[in-house]
Amino acid sequence: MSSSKGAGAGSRRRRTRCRKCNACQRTECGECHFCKDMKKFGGPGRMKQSCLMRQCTAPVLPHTAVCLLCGEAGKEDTVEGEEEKFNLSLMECSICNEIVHPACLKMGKAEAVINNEIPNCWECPKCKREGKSNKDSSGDGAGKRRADNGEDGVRWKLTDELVQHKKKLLPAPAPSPAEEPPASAHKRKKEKELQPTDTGPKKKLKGGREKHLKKASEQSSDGNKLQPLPGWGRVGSGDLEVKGSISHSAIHLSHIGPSDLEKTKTSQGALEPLAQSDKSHQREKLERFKQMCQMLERVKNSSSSSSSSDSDSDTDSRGSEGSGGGSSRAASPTSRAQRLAALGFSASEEEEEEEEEEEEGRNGGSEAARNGKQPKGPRANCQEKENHHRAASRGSERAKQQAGGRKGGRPAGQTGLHMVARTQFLQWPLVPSPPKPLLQLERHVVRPPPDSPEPDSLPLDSGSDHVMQRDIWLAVFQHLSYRELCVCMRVCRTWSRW
DNA sequence: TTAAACGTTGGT
DNA sequence: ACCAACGTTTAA
Repeated sequence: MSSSKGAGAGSRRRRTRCRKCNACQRTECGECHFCKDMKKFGGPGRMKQSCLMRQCTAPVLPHTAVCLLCGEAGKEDTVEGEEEKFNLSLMECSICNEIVHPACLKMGKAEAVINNEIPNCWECPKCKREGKSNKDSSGDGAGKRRADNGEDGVRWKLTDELVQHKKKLLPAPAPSPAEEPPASAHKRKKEKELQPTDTGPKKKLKGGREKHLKKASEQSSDGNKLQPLPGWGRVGSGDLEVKGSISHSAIHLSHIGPSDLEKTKTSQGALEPLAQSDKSHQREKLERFKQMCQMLERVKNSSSSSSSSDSDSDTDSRGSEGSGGGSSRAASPTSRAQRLAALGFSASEEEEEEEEEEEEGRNGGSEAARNGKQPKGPRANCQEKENHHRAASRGSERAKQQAGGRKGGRPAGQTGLHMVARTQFLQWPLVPSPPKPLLQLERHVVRPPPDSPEPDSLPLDSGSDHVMQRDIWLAVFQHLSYRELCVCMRVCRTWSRW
């Protein structure tokens, strides 16, 4: 905190343990580097770091934190409703570090990105507006909070508070469209940032160097504001919705788990060799076919139903990537997103290319499909989460454990193709609400039809005839909902064409 | 780049 | 006041 660092730095408040996550409730292992350093474990106590097993997964703002604008603390407890809570809670901008009540920001049309991994953390509308992006986005680099970390053996498990989502700020709460002074008049000084004493050389042992030489690394990066950080979502203003920068218009409401980050890392999207996916492809198709069959069943039973509600019915599930705790993933992502949408926020996600990844969002069943392009098993990656946070020290520890560490991985992903802005669902407000219709239409890629004759006119491998011919299928399709049709389209090219 | 060190903050 | 530990700086 050398005071300089942009405004934010000055009064930057550090975060503290949430005390609720698994990590926080755990006891020191007594074996990790940091534990060994502790005096209680016979160490010198110089590192002053928390046990690796106890690194909080959702550090919170200290109770002393207050809104920069109104000077008051978070008041989310005083109201009901997600929106209210949001507006009255304190949000810390990861860019400028300002902590404010969203409601205190008078920005008519605000655009902000809410970090779902860290409570009360976002990229404030102001920064977004000014085009700022995360300083550390590129390297998680130095400094900045951490958000999780190796939970003991099970590092990276997304626990309780981690599953959140980002939302989109719609017509902001504040009436006045006129934002506030760009550069922001607010200075945050109130705090003690001007303590004379602090700057002095204080090192006890080493040569007392001043610490005024900031790291330049910070705040340089950006450039492309496309991908802030993994785990972040974009928020657009009401009418604008998704930020234009996103190269892909495909917006899914799917929940992207921790594993997806890994995916970003490895998958070079289209470049991926198809080879290995051969088999999985088959399986994939099978799955789809099954889905299709189920749907047909349903259609028969109730030709009218619109299916929107059953989207997650197909629990084929095994919520595989679910965290061990199980507490993490709760309601269907879709509905959450919908809720947010209702509030004026929206969840969005940018996908990498992919033609066949449409309605995945809704369930685990799609996992199979995903696997096709994902080299690692779903669980294998369960652990990633983002770590843009954390200071170098801890980060390193982890990095080590994660073979290769994401440090190398992430940048690659970012440059190569836009990374998946992970969209997790906001858990913050936590107020359940009824599901609503999908926000966005899904996109489907329709490939050009082959020249070959109608498949149904050809004999089956078995030599027998088709049970249903094209027209019959078409008749069936007519009773399907859009969603269901999408699934059908993925069953095989022929159906898709039909 | 990673690990260690440490000032300082935050909770008790 | 004390202790834990966050975030940053510095050394290796």
